[in-house]
Amino acid sequence: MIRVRFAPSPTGNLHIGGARTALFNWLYARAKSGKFILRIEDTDSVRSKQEFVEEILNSLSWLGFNWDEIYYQSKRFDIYNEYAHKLLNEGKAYQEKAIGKSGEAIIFKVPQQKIKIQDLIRGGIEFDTALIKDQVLIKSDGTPTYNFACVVDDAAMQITHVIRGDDHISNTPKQALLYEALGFTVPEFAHLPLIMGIEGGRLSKRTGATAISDYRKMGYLAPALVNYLLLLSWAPGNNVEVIDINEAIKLFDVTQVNRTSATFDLKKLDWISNQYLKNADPEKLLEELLPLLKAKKYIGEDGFDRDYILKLVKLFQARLAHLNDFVDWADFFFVQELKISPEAEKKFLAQDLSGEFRLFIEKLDKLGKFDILSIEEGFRELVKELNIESKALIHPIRVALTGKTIGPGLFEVIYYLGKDRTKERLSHWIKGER
RNA sequence: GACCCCGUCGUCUAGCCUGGUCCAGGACAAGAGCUUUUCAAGCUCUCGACACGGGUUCAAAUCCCGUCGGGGUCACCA
Repeated sequence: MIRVRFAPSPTGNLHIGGARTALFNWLYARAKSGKFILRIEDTDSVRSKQEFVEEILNSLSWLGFNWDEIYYQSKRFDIYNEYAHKLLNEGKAYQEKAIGKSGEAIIFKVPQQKIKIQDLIRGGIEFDTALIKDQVLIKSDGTPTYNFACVVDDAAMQITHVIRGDDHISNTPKQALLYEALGFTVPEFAHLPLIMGIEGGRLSKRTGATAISDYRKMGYLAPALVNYLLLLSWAPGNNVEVIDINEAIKLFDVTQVNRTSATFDLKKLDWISNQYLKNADPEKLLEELLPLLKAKKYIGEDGFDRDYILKLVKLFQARLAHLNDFVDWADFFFVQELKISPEAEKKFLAQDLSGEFRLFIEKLDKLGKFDILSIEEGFRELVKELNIESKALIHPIRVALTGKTIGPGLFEVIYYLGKDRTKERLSHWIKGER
């Protein structure tokens, strides 16, 4: 049985890099019908915070990476001590008192030898352990160091494949030595390339948001984010890019992961996000959107017209890159006081269109039916009578109704805005009626 | 600095293991155009890469060596 683990340290939020590591572990477990284990590495009591544990767990759940088992290293200090003393008794480790520290640390005598690590992604990697100094196993305060706790736990939890970031390659020989010293079998290793920021170097806060919760707040759908992460250092093949997670599970194999580090590209994430949004079930989108609309006070806690909003969602759906885009772009359907962008007003409403607007209102009043098609017919008639280009009137009307120069087709906008609100907003620009 | 990893369009990648079908394919971005209504949707087109040098071979993006470049690690942090 394949057993993999994701082992975050709760000293910060779950970030993009960690999420990608979690994803590949989770995928591999699901692909091989194995177990995905979560291990919270909270041995550093000063830097570890309960709020981060919760944040990490929430983010993983949101992304859909369900775990089969969970462990906390802070509850396993006895086990680490037991093994450290075993090495001490066998003469493979020694105790030492550091200057300025009270207790004694237990330190591993690193054997000098050449050691070869087999990596599922990179092949064999050789190290000369003569270059590695003796490693602290248990610190003077009685807590274990990362490399030691990691080895003891991976063995105890029967981890078969250690899939982790590239930055752990140099930890691997140290850990391999510990496996040997403790008489444990060495697991398989797969080191994932790191995700880089646009300016090179590790992805950091300077290059943009790194916390998964931030992406959630920005209005990305979890499956879209996961899909994008999947494409960083791995490709499903056959030029497929937008892929269902269940399909990915069937195709995924760690050994096919790239060796080259990938740069995080927000533009591509946005494109993927749009692909998911436009194909999403409008009902489900509506459910995600309602809380955002309520937060903006665009609708009340209840008593809103659900079907109406659903139609608006469908109107904008194909254009959205984030859930929030709907809130920003469809605002004119919800507010009383229309906010008109100064640039838009300057561009399309600088000249007096009182006559045109008045005539258009008359057309709307004379319409037999107030539906999208009839509105367009009425408009086309007017334009013909006035002998002007459609766009000479379409753009000013759009700005007067929506406050924006961009948006869905004008006749749909008018239809969903309704006759009364359309007339009211147009009247605002008719001299003598303000 | 030492050690380790990596090097195909600006970015993500296919191809590399099993040399020829690759004057290198796809996607994002960018640019141009179409959609007698915008674009932030759709369609069409364009631009654009095997880091460099040597070697092996009839033949190299693919194999070997070197150089250069990028990254990572060198804690009683994880």
